[in-house]
Amino acid sequence: MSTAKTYHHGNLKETLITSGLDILREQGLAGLSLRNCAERAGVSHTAPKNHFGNLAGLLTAIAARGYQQLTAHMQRDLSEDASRIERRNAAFQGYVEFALAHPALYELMFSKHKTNSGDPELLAQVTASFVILRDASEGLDWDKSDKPDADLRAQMMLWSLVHGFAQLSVSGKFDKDMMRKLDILDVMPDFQYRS
Amino acid sequence: MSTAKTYHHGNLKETLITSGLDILREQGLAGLSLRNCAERAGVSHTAPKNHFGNLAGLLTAIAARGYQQLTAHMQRDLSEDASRIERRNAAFQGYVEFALAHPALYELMFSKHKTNSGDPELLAQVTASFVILRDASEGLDWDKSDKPDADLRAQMMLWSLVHGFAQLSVSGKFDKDMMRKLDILDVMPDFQYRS
DNA sequence: CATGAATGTTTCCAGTGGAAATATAAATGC
DNA sequence: GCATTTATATTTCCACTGGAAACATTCATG
Repeated sequence: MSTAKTYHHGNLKETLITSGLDILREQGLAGLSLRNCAERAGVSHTAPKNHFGNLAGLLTAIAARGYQQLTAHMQRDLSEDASRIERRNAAFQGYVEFALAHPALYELMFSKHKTNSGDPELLAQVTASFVILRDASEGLDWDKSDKPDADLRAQMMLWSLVHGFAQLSVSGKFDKDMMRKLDILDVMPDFQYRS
Repeated sequence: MSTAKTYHHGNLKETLITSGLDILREQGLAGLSLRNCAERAGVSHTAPKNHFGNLAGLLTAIAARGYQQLTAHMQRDLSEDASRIERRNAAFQGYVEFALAHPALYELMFSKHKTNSGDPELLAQVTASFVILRDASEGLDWDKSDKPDADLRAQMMLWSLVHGFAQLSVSGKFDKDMMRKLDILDVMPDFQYRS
């Protein structure tokens, strides 16, 4: 691999993904076009076809990378022996912070039609992110009812809660009063752990 | 107003909005283009400019109509003397049902960049929808902590919960087990009312 | 070293939103 | 009642988009 200008790029697949992430940061989702991304990587606009098939394929790879980063961000600064509460706080806060810090990428990750939502690599990264949330909320005594499937319901509710909070924050639907309280740990009820 | 083909349409503004809603239903958000919408209304692709300025203006009007319908749907089948629990159930369930029944419209309504999010008419309809949710959750004894701004926090959390649930359902992020439990009232904890 | 596979380029096409100039109809003023 | 202004819609043009197809170059493998 060299940086000299050769006919074959040498690392195009990876370069296209990072170019895409850069464009999302600088120009938002609307600015992320095939041609824009290819130009930034220094190739013609049809070169990505070899690696990703089409635009949706490229966006899928970028979104998958986004989930990878989200997973990492939810685990940031956690030592091996972090407590359950520390892990839970890091995961919840990390999720919301990530959405606010990378709104365009977040929008792409949760857009239904821009990506190939059935792509195995994407699905794997989505699952990895969700597993962090699920593990962090395990054992939370948040519902005292005796409905069945308590664990499954708890997972759905907590993911919904965190995701909805992030989504409404990023999309600006919260009103002015609400925007002053964007720390999810501050807004969330004091869920305690069982046992 | 006549249905005969005249140079002046006579009811173009309204027709464009309903055409847009039809296209969203039939072809999804990706199919909703200025030209597509104009053709369906029987005018040239630049005609909408007089009424909505540009594409974003048209999409803004369509989204506002969407919030209007959402508000109505959250209040469906409610008699004057409906109980708080009935109103809450109708609002929560109506919100999720609406998202699942009109996924493309819902996507447009909560997309940050496709609409003019500062538009007064849009903001008014967004607020109207939120007020339904807020009223329906008023008095819910959902958090026993003594943190300040309990009402504001409760509103944010419940909207987050319902919106996140709808969003994750529509976008297909819930896994197979979760997709079998898409009734939010069944998944939600048994929040009780105070007093 | 030759041949096939992988990787990029060039060229073309249909589609998009929008600007600008123009055409038509409606509304208003005298 | 007629002329002028205003509102509404069309036509034409442009830059941009994703993708198909044919071609060029390099790599990898026998």
